[in-house]
Amino acid sequence: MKTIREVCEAFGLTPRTLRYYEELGLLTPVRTETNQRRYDKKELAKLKLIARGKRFNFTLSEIKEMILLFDVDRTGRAQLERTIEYGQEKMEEIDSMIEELKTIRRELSWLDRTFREKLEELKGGE
Amino acid sequence: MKTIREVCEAFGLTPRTLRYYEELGLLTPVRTETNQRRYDKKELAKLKLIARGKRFNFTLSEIKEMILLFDVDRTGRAQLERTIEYGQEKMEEIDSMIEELKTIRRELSWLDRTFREKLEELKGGE
DNA sequence: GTTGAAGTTTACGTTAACGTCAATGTTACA
DNA sequence: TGTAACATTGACGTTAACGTAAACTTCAAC
Repeated sequence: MKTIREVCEAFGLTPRTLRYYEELGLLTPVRTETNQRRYDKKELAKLKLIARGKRFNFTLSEIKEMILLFDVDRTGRAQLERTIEYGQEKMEEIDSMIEELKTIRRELSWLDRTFREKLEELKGGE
Repeated sequence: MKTIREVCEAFGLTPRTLRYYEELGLLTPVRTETNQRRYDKKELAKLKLIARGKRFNFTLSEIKEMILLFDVDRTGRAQLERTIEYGQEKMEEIDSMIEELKTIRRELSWLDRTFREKLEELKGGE
């Protein structure tokens, strides 16, 4: 059970940020008898998910949905079916993101080649 | 040479957005004698770049850098070398984004499988 | 037992990327 | 030639994701 500052240092965040995530319902740390936050393994796992999501500039509300996905408390069948369906959507989104990134990558490669050729021309005419 | 409204309809943007992009130096439409904006092919090409960048939540200032990359007015050798170098960085960034997305994709697949198995268990016990 | 670091809530400030008037000038067409 | 649709700049409003300051309580260590 880590304190807020320990978690902050581990993840490179500020206390304000952790409290904000809690305010949005992304984190649910327990409280000590004197009202201080304590973070268990599950909260730390959520923070890893948040970090990954942020690297792709997902919004916090999108990340919240994904956290609910990873939240294993859902046992009911309807819930489970909804979860699978939602995961399906997310996978399709990610697939198309990958495709588009590959396209950008190809375009950049092309630019790179033409620029290098141009540079060779300049060098040749020296 | 398209008017601001024509461009807006073509790209699904508002006039305010185009003026904002211009304010940031992303676009440089010419003006008619009566001070109205006119957009040529080059501006439209920039807008396509902006659209693609936005799909990946690049910031407008990042997109601006990329637009400078695609801006072919750079003839000097030093400029060219710098451009190639910058392109290299961008390609590496994109490569690692692709890798991370693939990782997420694998994790989601795994979740999908376990959820489906769980669902089958529930169905079996009916 | 005091004191400095760390914790709490409340609340206002900030930046990016526009939205939304307002006041005014311009174009197109019946 | 008038008038509705479209253009211009200026300025204030908005949302997300925190930063920052204030006023207060709690903890750790000497």
